Amino acid sequence: MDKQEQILLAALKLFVEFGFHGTPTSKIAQEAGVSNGTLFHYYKTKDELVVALYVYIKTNLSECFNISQADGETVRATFKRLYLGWMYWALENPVEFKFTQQFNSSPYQSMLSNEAIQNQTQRLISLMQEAINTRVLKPLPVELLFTLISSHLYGINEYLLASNPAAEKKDEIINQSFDILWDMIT
Amino acid sequence: MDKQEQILLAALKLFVEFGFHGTPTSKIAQEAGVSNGTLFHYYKTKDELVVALYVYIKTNLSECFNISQADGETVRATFKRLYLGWMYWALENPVEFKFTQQFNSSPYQSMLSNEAIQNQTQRLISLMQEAINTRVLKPLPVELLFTLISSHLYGINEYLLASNPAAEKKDEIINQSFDILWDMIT
DNA sequence: ATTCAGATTGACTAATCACTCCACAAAAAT
DNA sequence: ATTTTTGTGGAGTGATTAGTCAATCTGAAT
Repeated sequence: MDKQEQILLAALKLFVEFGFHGTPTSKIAQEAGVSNGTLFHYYKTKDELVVALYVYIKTNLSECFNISQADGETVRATFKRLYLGWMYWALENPVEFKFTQQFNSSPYQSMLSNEAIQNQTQRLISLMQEAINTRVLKPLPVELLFTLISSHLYGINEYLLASNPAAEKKDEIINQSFDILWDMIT
Repeated sequence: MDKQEQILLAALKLFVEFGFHGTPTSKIAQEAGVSNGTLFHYYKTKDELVVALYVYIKTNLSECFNISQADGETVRATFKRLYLGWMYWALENPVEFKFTQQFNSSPYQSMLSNEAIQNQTQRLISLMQEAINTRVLKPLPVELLFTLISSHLYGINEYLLASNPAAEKKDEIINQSFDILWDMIT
């Protein structure tokens, strides 16, 4: 019974349902089954809690797949593995994914200065840069490529969550959308 | 000196900087140069103000360009016109654009039941459906196409705001990104 | 057994919040 | 000229909030 984690999970649930502003710390403590004081024992401020939750979720996500090219793996296979890994994580964890979106387009975004998370993005970027150098990917600015890929993924995810097709149909759309993406960037 | 508009503009500025939760109505009134009472005279609740601001901005946006195929205009030209119109609006009105993003991924989203705005989306959708029927666009579900296009646009916009290239370079990237998009969907 | 550091509680507080109310001013309608 | 409606201000209110604090509990080390 890790109270710290219970608090994060309670906060996640309430933030996504009612927004940051709409969920008082007292409700978070209540939902987590701990006292007000305990919450502030672990997180000095509400802001700190919000940022900690973001880091927690992003860390979970990063443990789902390994950002590097495995031996004998083609560039396309690496990209597909990462794309699918991220996509299925987002589909299986819609609340977490929604939270990251809310966070990213909020003023809290600028309060984030977490080395580990920025490092992770950096590894994706250099993987892409390498693929540009070996002329596998189009010679576009690497950040532009990164943006194209992630916004593509966000879009498909949103569509799948909204239309909620059968599992097979879903897999088909995801594979199809990766092909479209790959055509776009190579 | 339209106080109603002053309130909306003040709210826009503060919401984007501090978030919905981080800006009290008293600060909005202060920034707008009106009294607390005046604010609540025009908007019964804070929620109502937030939604009114969204409708206000979306209405302004929709006045920037006309969602329909002009006489003698190719489908590609129509789509490019709309894409560029939206993109340049977003680049020239970053605060407004940021606000719409914040709003769309917030719980306020569900409080929106504005006919005019939903109608507008519907017109875009049917424009796309027609292009699918005439086999100009790929035979994908129309909502998927819509999502692909708008997330593409969001992504490029984010990239341009972050990297802030020279005006010519910017135009080049936008044109290039439309070509990429067009290849992707046809 | 005693000590001690961290965990946990919940009542408490000072500040802040959304929103009200009423007095009055300006304008519009009669 | 008089009434009515609408706009405006700003002090005021009760509820709510983030965050504090002193008291107790727990469990491990000595």
